[in-house]
Amino acid sequence: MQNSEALSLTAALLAVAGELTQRIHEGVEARGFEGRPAYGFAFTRLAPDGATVTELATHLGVTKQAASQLVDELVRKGYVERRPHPGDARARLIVLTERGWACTRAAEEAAAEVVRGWGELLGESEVRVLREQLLRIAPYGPIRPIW
Amino acid sequence: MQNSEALSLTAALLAVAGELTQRIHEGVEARGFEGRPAYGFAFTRLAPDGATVTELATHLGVTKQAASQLVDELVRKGYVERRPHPGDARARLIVLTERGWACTRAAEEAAAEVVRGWGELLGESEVRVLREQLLRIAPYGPIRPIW
DNA sequence: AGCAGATGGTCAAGCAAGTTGACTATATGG
DNA sequence: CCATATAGTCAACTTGCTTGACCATCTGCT
Repeated sequence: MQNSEALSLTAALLAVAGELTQRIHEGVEARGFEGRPAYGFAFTRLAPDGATVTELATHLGVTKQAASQLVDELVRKGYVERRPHPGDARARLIVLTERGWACTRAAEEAAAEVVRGWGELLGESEVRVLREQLLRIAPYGPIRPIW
Repeated sequence: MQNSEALSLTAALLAVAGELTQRIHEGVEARGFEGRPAYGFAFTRLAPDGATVTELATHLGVTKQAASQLVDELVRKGYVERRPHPGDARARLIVLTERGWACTRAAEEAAAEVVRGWGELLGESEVRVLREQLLRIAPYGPIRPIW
């Protein structure tokens, strides 16, 4: 692969990720939720059993102060709650409220809608391959393509 | 594909794009250039024959004011020049300097280095497939995965 | 030719979302 | 039981982008 192709691969990655993010955001708003895309990525970390602010910060690739501010917003909008952490009195466990779960489902639906479009373009199985390739490259990296 | 898989595909896309961007940035700095990742994406638009501020803004997905500020930076650091636009006295043609070209080549090398690593992971041909799939999904979208 | 509206670019002010730094409260290991 | 590390928050600041206002030039229409 030529060097210039590697750079265009980067551009394509960013363009696709940006478009997907944008359209999920629109889909979530269309379903009656407000917020910015970062919410969705926070939810994926909080989803199963909650997480601490510090864990969330690591997941998002930001400082814990920034994560804490994000949690403030999420609390204000009723998507999450700060609960005492069982077994560590310093920490708090951030958990999704019912509304938070509903918003998460909305984001999943919106994402699935966009990805279905890709299926029509590339073929269902190709999209699956795409997903697996990406997961192999960056299994659990922080989510932060900001430049 | 289940809804939750679609969301994890998004996360994987962002993680991969973020890692790639980050590592290109490091590679460029290691080769003796300073700047932020946005430079590289500006360069890809300026590379062949230059572009106007407005064209650059479209490419990057920002306002023309923001693009203009970026050009200010690039001029200050010696990567580009503002030249009069042939055939439109309002516009200016932003073109790469020799140093700008050198920085572009450095970014390409750094990108190629990372992508080579992917080749070892997935196989050379799979990476090529990945690139083509992404290009089919978002042929020429603005580069802006910001959330 | 000449005028109206569109377009390229810049200046200035404001804002959103992050950072660094300092601090308190609790946990943990020697 | 003390020293040090860690969870979380408050406050001040930085950065990069936005919105709004403006001038210069281009374009199409009469």
